Amino acid sequence: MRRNVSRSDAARGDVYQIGDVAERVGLSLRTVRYYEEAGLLMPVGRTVGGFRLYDVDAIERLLLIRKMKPLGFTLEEMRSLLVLRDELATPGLAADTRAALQERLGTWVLLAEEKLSTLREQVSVAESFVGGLHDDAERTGGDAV
Amino acid sequence: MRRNVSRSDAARGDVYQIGDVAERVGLSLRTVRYYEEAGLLMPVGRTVGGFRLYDVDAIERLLLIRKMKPLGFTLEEMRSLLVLRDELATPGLAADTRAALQERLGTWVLLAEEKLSTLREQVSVAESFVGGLHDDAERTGGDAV
DNA sequence: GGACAACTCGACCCTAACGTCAGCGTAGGT
DNA sequence: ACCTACGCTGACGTTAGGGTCGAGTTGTCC
Repeated sequence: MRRNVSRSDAARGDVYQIGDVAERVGLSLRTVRYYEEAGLLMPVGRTVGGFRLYDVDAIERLLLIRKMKPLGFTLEEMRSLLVLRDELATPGLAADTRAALQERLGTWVLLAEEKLSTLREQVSVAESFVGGLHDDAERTGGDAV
Repeated sequence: MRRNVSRSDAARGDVYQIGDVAERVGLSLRTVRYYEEAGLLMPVGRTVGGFRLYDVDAIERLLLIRKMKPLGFTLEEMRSLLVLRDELATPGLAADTRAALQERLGTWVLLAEEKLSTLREQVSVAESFVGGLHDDAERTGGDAV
């Protein structure tokens, strides 16, 4: 008699309500709603009473978003990228259209790699800071050199 | 005839005004002022007309702050840490006082290392994302598998 | 067919860490 | 005296959510 599997296991084609989704991807309800407001994802539908309903694709999408976050993309940037991905995923696309989309994707790749390298720089900056902290903490006495 | 070397080279004991400082450390004027508001640093003085004046120590301090930022410390946390550092730097400190301060510094070290490891995790998440993006970009046709 | 707990809704205000703008005063050179 | 670059305060705007509210919705148990 399961109609929507809201609080249990799930097979293909099931829908989840927001709390379920939030828990699965490790975001707050508020955040998921906010992402919707920002145009990052839409629920596949609503219950009669207005509860949001999501499918597995939405969960995938949210996990993808979570992966982008460390790179410091703004929500607006993520929206653009996701839209682009969606466009590329539409079936039956003219070859030149597809090529154009893929070119645009290429610039995103470059941007992402740039951000990745600044992230790596930040790690080394952070490492040097932590190293310095260690030194401060181990300098036992007030006596200089 | 140089009185304060504001727009040129500088030797020991010189003071700088905010634009100079900002440029040297790579922060905006607004940010430097905001850090003051947040209690992270104070100018060593002001001109008669009210211009902030900083010394080399302030510049060092700002550079240190910049190193902390990638670790995701809040300004409040940085303030605490800087205050602690200042206390440790005061000369003629009783041995037990110093020990207590150093213990507190130890917890900061732990916290910083924790943050550093989450930062490293973020790098690997980001790497996997960029990798996936590459794949998306290279999947030439719409034909599956 | 009512009670009930758990869940969700939209709406609102709050926060950190700045960006940006306006209007006006300063510093220092000529 | 005047010019130009520089700085001041104060106020509002932005991003990415967090918290809280009263009110409505679901599924379940009797």
